[in-house]
Amino acid sequence: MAMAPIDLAVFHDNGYIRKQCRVTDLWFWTADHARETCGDTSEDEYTFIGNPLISGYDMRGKELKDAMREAFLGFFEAKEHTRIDPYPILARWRDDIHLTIASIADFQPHVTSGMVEPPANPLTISQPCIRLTDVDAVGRSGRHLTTFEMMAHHVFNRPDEGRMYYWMEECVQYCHEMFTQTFGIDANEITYVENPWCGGGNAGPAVEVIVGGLELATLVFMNLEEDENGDVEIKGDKYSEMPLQIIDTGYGLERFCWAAAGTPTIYEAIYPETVAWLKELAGFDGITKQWPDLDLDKILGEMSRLNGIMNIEAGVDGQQLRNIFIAKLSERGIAITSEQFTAITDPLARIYAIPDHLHALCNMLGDGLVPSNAKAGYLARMLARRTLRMRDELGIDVSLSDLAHHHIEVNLGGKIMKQTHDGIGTILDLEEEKYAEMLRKGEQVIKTMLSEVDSNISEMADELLFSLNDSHGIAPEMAISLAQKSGWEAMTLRTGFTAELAERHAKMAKEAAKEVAKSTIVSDLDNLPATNSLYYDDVYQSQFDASVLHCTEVQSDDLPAEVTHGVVLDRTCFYPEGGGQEADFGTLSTDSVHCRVLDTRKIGEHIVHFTDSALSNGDVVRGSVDWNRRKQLMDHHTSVHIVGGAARRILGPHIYQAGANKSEESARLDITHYNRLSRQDLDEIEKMANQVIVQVNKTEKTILNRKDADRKHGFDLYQGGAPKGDTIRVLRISDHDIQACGGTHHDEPGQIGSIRIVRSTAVQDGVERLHIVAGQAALDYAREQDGLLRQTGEVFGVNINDVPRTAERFFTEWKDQRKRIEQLEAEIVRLRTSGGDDSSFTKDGVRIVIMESDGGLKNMSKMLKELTLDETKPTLAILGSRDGGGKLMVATTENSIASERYNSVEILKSIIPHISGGGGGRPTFAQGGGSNPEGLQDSFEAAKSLLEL
RNA sequence: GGGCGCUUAGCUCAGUUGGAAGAGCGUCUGGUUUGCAACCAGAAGGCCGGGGGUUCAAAUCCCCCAGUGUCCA
Repeated sequence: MAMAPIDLAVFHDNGYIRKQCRVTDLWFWTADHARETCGDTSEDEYTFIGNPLISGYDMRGKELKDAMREAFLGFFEAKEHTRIDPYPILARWRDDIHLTIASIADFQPHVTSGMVEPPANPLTISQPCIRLTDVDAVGRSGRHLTTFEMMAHHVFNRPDEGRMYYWMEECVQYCHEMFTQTFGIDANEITYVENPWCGGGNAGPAVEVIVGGLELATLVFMNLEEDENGDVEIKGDKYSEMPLQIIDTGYGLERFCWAAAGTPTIYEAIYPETVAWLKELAGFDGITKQWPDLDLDKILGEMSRLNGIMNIEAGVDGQQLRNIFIAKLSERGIAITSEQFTAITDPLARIYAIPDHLHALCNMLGDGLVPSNAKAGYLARMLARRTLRMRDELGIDVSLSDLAHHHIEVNLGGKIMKQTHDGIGTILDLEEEKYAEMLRKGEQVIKTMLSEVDSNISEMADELLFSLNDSHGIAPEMAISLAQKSGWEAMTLRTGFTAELAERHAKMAKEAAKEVAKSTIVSDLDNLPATNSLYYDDVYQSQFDASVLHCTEVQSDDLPAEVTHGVVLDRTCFYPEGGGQEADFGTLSTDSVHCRVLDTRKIGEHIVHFTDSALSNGDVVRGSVDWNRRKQLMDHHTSVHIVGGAARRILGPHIYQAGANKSEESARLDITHYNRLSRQDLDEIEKMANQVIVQVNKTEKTILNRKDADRKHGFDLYQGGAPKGDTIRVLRISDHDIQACGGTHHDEPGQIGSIRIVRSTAVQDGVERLHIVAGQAALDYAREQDGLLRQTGEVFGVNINDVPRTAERFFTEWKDQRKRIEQLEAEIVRLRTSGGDDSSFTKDGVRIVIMESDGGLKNMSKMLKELTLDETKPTLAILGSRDGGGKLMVATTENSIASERYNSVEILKSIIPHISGGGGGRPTFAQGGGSNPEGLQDSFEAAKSLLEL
């Protein structure tokens, strides 16, 4: 069965009829009975440019967005929807995406799966979103944005529980009423296109709402889930109806603004002040004044219209695209040359893209993101670098942080965000420094790489361009322009190269996207009841009695070697590995069997104890947790929370946990920060952490459902990663740190004793790792350090206080002496080579020296240098040493009769067999080694007879 | 998470098929010169990131580790 037609009373009541689009074959509803296309086709041009479809909104920019948003949310509030505050732009409640890409993303995966109740129902929201897939089109197309607000009304229906709020009929009714009455849009301009939606295992009927050729909204009715036995088929996959039926709508706020403003591009509707400012800074008027006859608004309007109907494939060659546009503009009576077109559209595309990129960047940093070279941080860096590149191409001399401050003031109304405005400035200043450094290095690399290449060459080798882009961050266009600046003036970018680069990246990404399935160590647990975890009731309990529910043989490479069995009990005090905290060890005993627990893990709802011997189902066992280990793990875990809170207090609101590990020996906490940490930073954090131990008497542990936890504490709660269930355990250490955490923690922080931050290391750019020891481990660490120092002191024979000074003295003396030895060695070489001893012969004006020496090749080459460097004394020198397996070196004075007459390599090759070796080199300098030092004298004799001495 | 690159003098970096560790800047000394990156002569300054391997021979080739950069998801 395919999807049924969407046939609603609201259509009929408003005079709409159902037709099939001549171009796309999609079915659509229209009030204009003569219409043959659905509105969103290559034949439907924008009708609102210069002719707004929404009236009564004369303002522009932020004011326009605010008014539009308020009108939307107000409308749905009047229709009994609850207004919800927008979620952060960083999707920290999810582990599958970095950024919030749609309003429904706020409620995925747990609300949409039915596990967690929505914050309100029905609800309305305007959610800022970032999508970077079309980042290249931003500024060029007239309509693309990386950052936008998705206005929405969402409904989560549970027909199986008798909770049905509304469905298609009411949804479309609301939409139509708002469009025609609140915004006064002519019904003839609106088409409702039936276009089923599917994605991520769900599907449902959907309606696209097209106004004036622009898709203003999508209404999705998600009521199907993938099911191989399902009776509905969409695009080849089978689906069946699911218990939760969701209305997911999306109305593009910026598009509403554009339709109300009727400006040539969307950017002038939402960022007019910035566009004007950048035009002024870039001297854009100077460009257009050259051609007073060109009507800029008309050109841009036509460009947007053309972009709206042309489906431009990614990677189309720039020149080709330009020619298409020029031809099309000419058809429309606009005469423009290629030169004019480029001179106008290139800078404009940058002027338009900059405020868009700044908007995304400010929102991301404002949410506490730290730029990095991986994950979400990389996305921020990419936007920052794109912005900087475009700024430089425009020749604008304003720092990135000043651009951001302008943006925050003008387009965000000075909005207070999680990160301070100064913090954003600091981060962006650092980014700009890194960008400048990258450019400087890139220029150097290009010069080196091209140094052997003719300066008249017109194309750079593909491999060079790939390497510059992928390894050094220099985009192809930039590489060419740097090369031109460095003297390769004829250099141009091969047409189609950018497309090939993109293709190559896509291919690499595809290959990398292979997932390794994790095998389960223990299966067949489904029929057992969930294990009762006693460690949550009382973290200090270490002894317990329990019944064995299941015992099975196990074998796995990632378990300790002695493990033979996996045991499931009805209840346990053993904490399973999780949240970065390592598992408890201990024993399980009956009267007859005593087994060691060597690892504990949670598999589904069950806690599995991995033991070194078997137990029988039904056995009653006495469990005992290795308390020293557990206490140490708790010390470390609670310390990690305390240190995290202290770091946030001292370093700033962008400090977020990027990972953590708590073992018996030490703990690691990875935090997001834009700079390397100094020892002074660590000392301050350590000091505050130790104050918290003393000052906070009790930690608070509460269990909340997801909905309440989100509302009460926000998403900073999920430092340890996106939680999976509906129930959230919240650990609160006064106001110092509040986190969702399933680990075991002290009731009283004072039990930890003391915390020491050993050192910090860099995990990746933007992430700093703190190495922490606490409690007994802190004492052990101190003792160990003390021991090392004492040992060092004993070696020097001094008091430990004098160790640094003494070590320094020893080191300088050692260096001085090494230097002195070298000098003396050189002196010996001079003495040995200067004398007229019996190893020296003269033949036909060439001095021939055959001599045994001490030491290795290094010493010998020094002697050779002494012997053969003097051009007034042409010399052939043959040196041998018993070092190693025997060494031989042959050299002649360069540019002399010695080097004309004798070939060092040939001499070496003929005499080296006596020491059973091989070698080679240049005609004036050869060296080799062997394995028979006893043959050295034979080599010398062979040389003498070869040279007829 | 994956790919690629880099690590050599205090700094910025060269170093070709494995065969004698280099340049520029900076430092020091002497000379010349009373000037805004001055000139001349000379000197000092190197575990060529660490560890293993191949080889007669490794800055150079291979493997592991660390640090650092970059692109993509």
